[in-house]
Amino acid sequence: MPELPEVETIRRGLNSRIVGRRIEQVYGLGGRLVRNNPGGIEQVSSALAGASILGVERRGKFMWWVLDGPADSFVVHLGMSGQVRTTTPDGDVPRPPARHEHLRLLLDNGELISFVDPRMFGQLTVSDLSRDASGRMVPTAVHHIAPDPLELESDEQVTVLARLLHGKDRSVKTMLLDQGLVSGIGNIYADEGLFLAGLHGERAGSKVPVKVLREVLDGCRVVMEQAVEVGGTSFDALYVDVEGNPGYFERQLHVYGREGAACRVCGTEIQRLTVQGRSHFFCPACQRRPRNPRKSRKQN
DNA sequence: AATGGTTCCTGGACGC
DNA sequence: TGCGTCCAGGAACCAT
Repeated sequence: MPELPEVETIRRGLNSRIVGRRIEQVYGLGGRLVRNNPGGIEQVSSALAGASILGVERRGKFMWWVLDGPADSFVVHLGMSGQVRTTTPDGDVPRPPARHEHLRLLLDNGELISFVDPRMFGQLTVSDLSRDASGRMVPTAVHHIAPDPLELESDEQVTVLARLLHGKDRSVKTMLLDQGLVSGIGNIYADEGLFLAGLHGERAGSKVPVKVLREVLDGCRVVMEQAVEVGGTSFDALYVDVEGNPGYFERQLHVYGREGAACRVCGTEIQRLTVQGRSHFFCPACQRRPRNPRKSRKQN
């Protein structure tokens, strides 16, 4: 499932291959993934055809291509099963669409870029760029997404965010997954970051000292940086990079997906429960569960 | 206004 | 072996 490290891996893979290239042909293969563009796939196709690619950027799980063309940017979100694949065509005749292939671009060097997404949670959007609250030029369609942990460059910025989380009564896990508060963190890295900080995800933000919330945010950043080093986490076959290779972070996970296995730190059995409709994996010894979770969600 | 719940979608895991 | 059922996930949307 692509979270920040997986999207960053794909962004890097694309960056070295497509920047400076021009989009020659657009094959809109149904275009069911187009969002927020009333004109649908036709709007996307006409914005991309002939455009030059100036850069590939990312915030959280959103990636966008900066364009010199009718639109400023092409925004890509991979949902939970999206893939961006690059291939060189075998000949002049375009291959038939692959299963679950939704869009295909032909670049001026003959390379093909395909957008594949079996579960259809991905998003494709063309958008203009504008300055957001942080001063960065970001697609307008991405303005509602908060900066991610890798964008927080100073301790001061981390503290400001930790104070924001401390001011709310929601569970910390829920807030880590709220892309409007901090972006890029999905279920895997939220659980891993909480483990590193020794905090149980059911704790309410208001009950957790700002110092500990900072440790959680730092934990998420550290674990995501480590994951980027090895190309992300391929929990199942759904995530691969632009060349089709999996990531290798799964073997370093401490809690996610390890229910019943021994904690790598203390040996206690990892447990799982449901928080806000999502699995939360934790070590009951390293992350003490609050006596009175804000809401008991396992009843009924 | 803030926040919890529901929905979208389909491959894969699981049970009989 | 083959069928049906359930679940996972991110983010938009709805309900309260």
